[in-house]
Amino acid sequence: MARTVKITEDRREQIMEAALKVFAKKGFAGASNKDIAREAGITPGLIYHYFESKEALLKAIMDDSSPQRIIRTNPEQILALPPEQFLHLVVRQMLTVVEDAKYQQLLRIYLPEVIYHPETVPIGIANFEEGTRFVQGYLAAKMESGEFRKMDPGLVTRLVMGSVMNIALLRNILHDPLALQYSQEQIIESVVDLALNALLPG
Amino acid sequence: MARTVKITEDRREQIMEAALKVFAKKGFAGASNKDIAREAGITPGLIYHYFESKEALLKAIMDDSSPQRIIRTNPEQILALPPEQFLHLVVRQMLTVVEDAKYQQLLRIYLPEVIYHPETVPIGIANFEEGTRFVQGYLAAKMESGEFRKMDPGLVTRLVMGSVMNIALLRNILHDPLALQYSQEQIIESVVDLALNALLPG
Amino acid sequence: MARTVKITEDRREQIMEAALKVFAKKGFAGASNKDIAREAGITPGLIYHYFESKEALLKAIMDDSSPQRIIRTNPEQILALPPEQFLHLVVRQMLTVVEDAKYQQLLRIYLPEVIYHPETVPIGIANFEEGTRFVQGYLAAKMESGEFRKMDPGLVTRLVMGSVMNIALLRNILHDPLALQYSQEQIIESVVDLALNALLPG
Amino acid sequence: MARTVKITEDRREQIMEAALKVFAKKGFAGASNKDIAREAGITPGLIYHYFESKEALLKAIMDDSSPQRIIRTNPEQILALPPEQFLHLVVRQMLTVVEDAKYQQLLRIYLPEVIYHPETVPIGIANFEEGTRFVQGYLAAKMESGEFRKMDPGLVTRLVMGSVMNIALLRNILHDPLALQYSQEQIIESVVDLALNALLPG
DNA sequence: AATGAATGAGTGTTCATTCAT
DNA sequence: TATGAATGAACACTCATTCAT
Repeated sequence: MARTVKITEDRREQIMEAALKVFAKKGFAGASNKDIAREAGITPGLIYHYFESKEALLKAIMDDSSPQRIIRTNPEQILALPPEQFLHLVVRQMLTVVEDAKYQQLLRIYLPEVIYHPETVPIGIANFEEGTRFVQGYLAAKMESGEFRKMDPGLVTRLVMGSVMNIALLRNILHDPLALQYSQEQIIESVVDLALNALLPG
Repeated sequence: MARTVKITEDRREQIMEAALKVFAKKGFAGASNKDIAREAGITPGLIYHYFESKEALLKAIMDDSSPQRIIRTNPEQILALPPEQFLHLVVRQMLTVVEDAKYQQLLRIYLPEVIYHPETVPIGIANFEEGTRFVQGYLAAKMESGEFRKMDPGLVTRLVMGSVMNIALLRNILHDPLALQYSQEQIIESVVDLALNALLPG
Repeated sequence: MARTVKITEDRREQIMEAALKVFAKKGFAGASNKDIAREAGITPGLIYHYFESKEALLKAIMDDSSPQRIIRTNPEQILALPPEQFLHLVVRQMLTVVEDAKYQQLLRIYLPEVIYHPETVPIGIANFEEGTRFVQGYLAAKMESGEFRKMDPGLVTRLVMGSVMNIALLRNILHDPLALQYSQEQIIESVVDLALNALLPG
Repeated sequence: MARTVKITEDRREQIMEAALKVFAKKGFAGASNKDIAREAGITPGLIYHYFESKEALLKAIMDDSSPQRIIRTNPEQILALPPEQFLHLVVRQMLTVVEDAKYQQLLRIYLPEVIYHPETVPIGIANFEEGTRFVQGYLAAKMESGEFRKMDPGLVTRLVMGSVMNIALLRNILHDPLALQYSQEQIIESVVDLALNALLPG
């Protein structure tokens, strides 16, 4: 019994992995069930043994790899770190997640989908709701305490995190060679350096 | 005779405009020639008198609306402006262009295209090659002269402009309500404020 | 222009005729678009140039050959005929229509459709609403005047017409050899004979 | 061992009953093995342990419920009854059988099948071969003896029984509301009344 | 220049049937 | 005996493209 379940689960995951790959390469509409089946080493019909439709397959993939599962929430004690360490940690984590192959695949599927069917897709993946709130909370507290200059914390958070997100897009989606010449470490250093100087008073 | 050419040109442009609209709404794959023809008020067959294929039509649209034609190059004298005015001007111009309806339409077509067929598409639109070089030149000069802290001008430029680009994405593609609550002016102010404090020494 | 319209109309009708034939032979569900196209000498895709869907094609056929168009309504003066002539005329007409090849084809399509999708199909064809009402009116009047025995005219009408309908079913659908051995004339004679004796008083 | 056989028989019948139900509702082509299996509380594969194919299952159902098994043959002594009682009895029995749920289910399967595959299907069910012969014998005898007018007994039998059959069709297949407003008893009364008057001399 | 009828290759999906377990 | 994973052939339908007019 356990074995059967195991096999079944394997097949499902195998199909989802294949679909993730093909969707990321050709897009949801551009990927045919034949493509997915070929990638998974099965027959197109079998997909319907495990998923109700192509759309359901996409949904399953998105649900399965929702941002919560990718982005580990930060433990509370991080909030106690001094600005420089906090920013280092957060920016590094963000860049790492965002440049991870899996996340990139999801983003390639997610972005066109969100463009053409904004209503059907959860916003989650791309705007890091949770992560954004977390950082925003830290910045707000530091502004309150006077350690940071007083500005609109929501906007500042989006601008700082956005610069990281955007350089990741330049590198991984547009393959911009100029953006690719920097190491992750260089990027992190620069972002933190800029952010600190921008936010510290005086 | 001149009239014929004129009409022909009109038809071509008329089809391209219709296609731009439909592609932006449904995506390239999702848009049928029938859709385009209906939007243009013609019959599907006629498209093939002016374009070799649906792909050629897409290509023509992209070539026609390459970034050079959208982004007005900055006159040399801007380079003489002091940092605050320079940044204000450049950020305002960038945000204005990037949030313009026409640019948004192109971006909706361009982004998925670049994701799935990176080789066939000119990078132009999204990374603002020219604009980036322009700003980067200004920052490099100011760093050289000691007015700005010494950092990697290429990376800094991409981070600053990227934060603007990203917030535009949040607003116009993801329709993030939190990002939409700010006015363009607020965003410009914040970006300039952050950039100045980040770059000025001391 | 007239020619184009003519051709278009021809194609539509040609497809409808082919579909009628194939539907009658294999049933709606059993008939594939390929079958219909082959019968019509065209490509399956072309069907969709003229009809929105297979169902729409069926609908068009049914609307086109609705009973009103097959059964000519009886002019008022028939009501003035004496019983024997009236019955002869009505029964002959009914049997003629019902055993007509075209009607049989429609019935073959209609019957299974009505069995499995009773809600979607107009009752028209099979119960002769209009014809039934006509006959029922005549019988009711004769019963009223005392020329016929007083009975429930609705029920009697359905029983008399039903015996004709049923023998047509036996002959044309079940190909019952015993029912097939009689000529239409014999059937008409017997039905009229029976009906007259059944209805006349004394 | 006996138990195994018993169980096997049960399973077979269980599948046949489920199939009967599903076929009657959706038609043979419209019913999938999955539907049947679900109705029977088994898995689709199991059907093939008991039947060679879906068609074989249909055949088995039809053979199993041939009219002989449904219609109880009339004992000889009925033939001795006087006309009125004989007709009452026979018409009541026919209407009862024909409006029975089980018979209706079979008819729903049988009718389309006979329409599209007349060669593969036994005629039995619908024309009541045996019952028809029985009644025909009675009528012939009464005509011979002079109690009934001399007519073609085969044709008369089919017309009388056909009127019953047809009104049952109107009621149960077409759901004709006008035909449904009469009770079985009213129908029987009218049929017998009409038949007697039609057949009795003078 | 313009039409729209026509095609053929392709799509997602269904399902009777097989078979290893 | 029973399962349900797996297949392959079919299905209705779409659409970019061609071409006679």
